[in-house]
Amino acid sequence: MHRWSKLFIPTLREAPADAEVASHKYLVRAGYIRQLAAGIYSFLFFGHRSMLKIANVVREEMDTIGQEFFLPALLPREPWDQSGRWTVMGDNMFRLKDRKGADLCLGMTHEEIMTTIARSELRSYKQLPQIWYQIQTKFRDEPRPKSGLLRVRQFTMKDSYSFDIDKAGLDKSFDLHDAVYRKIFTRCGLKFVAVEADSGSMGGSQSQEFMVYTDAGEDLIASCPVCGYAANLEKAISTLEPVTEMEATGDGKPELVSTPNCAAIADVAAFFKMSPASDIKCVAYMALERGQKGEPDSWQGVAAFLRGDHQVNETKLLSAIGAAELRTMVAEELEKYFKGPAGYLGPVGLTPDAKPLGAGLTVVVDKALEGRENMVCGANQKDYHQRNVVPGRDFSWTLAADIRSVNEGENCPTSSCAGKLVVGKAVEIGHIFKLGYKYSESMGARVLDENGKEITPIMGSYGIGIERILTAAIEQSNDANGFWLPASIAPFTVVVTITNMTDAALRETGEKVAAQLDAAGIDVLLDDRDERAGVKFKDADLVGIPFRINVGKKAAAGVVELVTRATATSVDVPIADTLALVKERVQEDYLLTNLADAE
RNA sequence: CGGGACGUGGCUCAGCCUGGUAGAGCACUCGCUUGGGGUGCGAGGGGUCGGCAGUUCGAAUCUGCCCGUCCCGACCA
Repeated sequence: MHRWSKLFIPTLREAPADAEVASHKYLVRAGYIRQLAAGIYSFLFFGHRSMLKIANVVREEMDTIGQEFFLPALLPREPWDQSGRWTVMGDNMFRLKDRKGADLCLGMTHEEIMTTIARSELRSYKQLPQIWYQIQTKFRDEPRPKSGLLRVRQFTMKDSYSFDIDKAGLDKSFDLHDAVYRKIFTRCGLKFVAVEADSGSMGGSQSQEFMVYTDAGEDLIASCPVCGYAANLEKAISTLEPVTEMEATGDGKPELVSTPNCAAIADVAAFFKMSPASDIKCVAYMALERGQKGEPDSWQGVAAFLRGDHQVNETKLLSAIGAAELRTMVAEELEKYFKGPAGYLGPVGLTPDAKPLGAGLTVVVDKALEGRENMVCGANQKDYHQRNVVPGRDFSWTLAADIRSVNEGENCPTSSCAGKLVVGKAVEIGHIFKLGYKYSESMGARVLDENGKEITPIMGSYGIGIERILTAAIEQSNDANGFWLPASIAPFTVVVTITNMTDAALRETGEKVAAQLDAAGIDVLLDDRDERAGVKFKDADLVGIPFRINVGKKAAAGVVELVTRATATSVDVPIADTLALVKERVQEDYLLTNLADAE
């Protein structure tokens, strides 16, 4: 049994000046973590205990579908060269050299390593499917670590990898993970949602993120309160209201109009007395194309055209053209590609490349421009616009794609659903996706199928951020005094607070109550510090323990108090009944989180 | 990487503008006191003022460079 008086639990009255979000402040104040450097934290007793509990929940559930491995964090360069990611990972990868000068890196993810094992060990379809996972430290040299444990450079991740014979097998592995993840997050007491996601630089097809709504989050997700549609803004779509087209003027052909000082869309709309929805706006980028097989990287011009009232979603644009990075064009580049200045860029007269990222200009139009008529756009000439512009008739493009971000209030994309989308901030706690053949193919993993033919296993990759479960749990359950965790992941389930250590009878009762809980397997912490009651109460409220038993004045009458942190409610309970009641409450706590999360 | 802020005992901060003894609260140690929501009183210990260089008789304070941390943006399985 743990005694507070013997432990190192450095609680703080004040939050460090660096802390911004609630979870960061409370993790430090409650003595869970201490910062060592930007994005690098030490876990103290409470923090580590909570992390172990989370990892154990994850492990218990993962063991129902897969096998746990333990892989190196210090990795040689070769597998990364084989997958091509030694260069793709760029500055996000921590790199070092050994004494012989050989390149090494710290593992930021383990597709390559798992695939290396699969390649050298798996020979037959009879050995598939396999699901291998690890719960280990990952390293990423984040350009901007922030928000305490939310975005860090060293963190703990459960990641698993599936190897299947075919797509149907992959679907099954994916679904198994989906189901297990829901159990894990539910057991951790999180109110999560599963959303469609962009698969990013990992490649692959289907991709789903598990998110917890919180303002501390860095992702935006769009969801429909009516039908339950939910997607990361990088992926979300919507159904647009029909637009009332403007009447054509003159002969209906594009007409040059002098529009002095109308560089902003609002000015153009006012000038033509039209809605910004009838304007075509241009966002001009330079896109980075990664060189294949040793070729150098190159920057190519890209023009994105959208409705005037829409915004570019750069993630969508990147995946539409297959580029690695985007930056906006500078004035000289605008002159080179458009012969016109910012504010007056337009699609008419451009010669789009046949394929994305060619030597000329890649022209991408947003889907919302297709089928439109009589629009207004820049004339690639200062102080001039054109009207009567019809996409497809008056200009062409390299490709049309969905490259815009949906807005709150737009119609849900689900047919027959009348809901309006809402957009909220969230933190990503898990991500599952179908990798496909990217790693097994490039790294040469092959097995023989039942006909003796060589086939390439299809892979899936599935991650859970252990620290993020802790942060998300704190973000969703805190008040002015501290936070509370569900018993499943709290460092202790119950703290027994002896309110006055000078009273020998109270000490004895407290010891007895705690010992009784301890013997029954309840994770109990006995607060036997020689402190005033107020100090102990404040600490207990701060540190995330879901239940507290006060051993105080009523103890002489054989009664203690059971306080539930989440609700700040207290009940008197005969000492003999405490164990049974605590068990009951823990069970309720579990059921409560279960019910709350039925998604 | 672009923009901004900050760096003074363990923590939160004042002092800097206008150069001359390094301060407060919390925390810590000792004594007394108190004992159901961070008890009160007294006495103590603890800081090369992020680093380096410069200006000056003299730098926490002025100047330059560097380092670190945080915030916004970019970036991000």
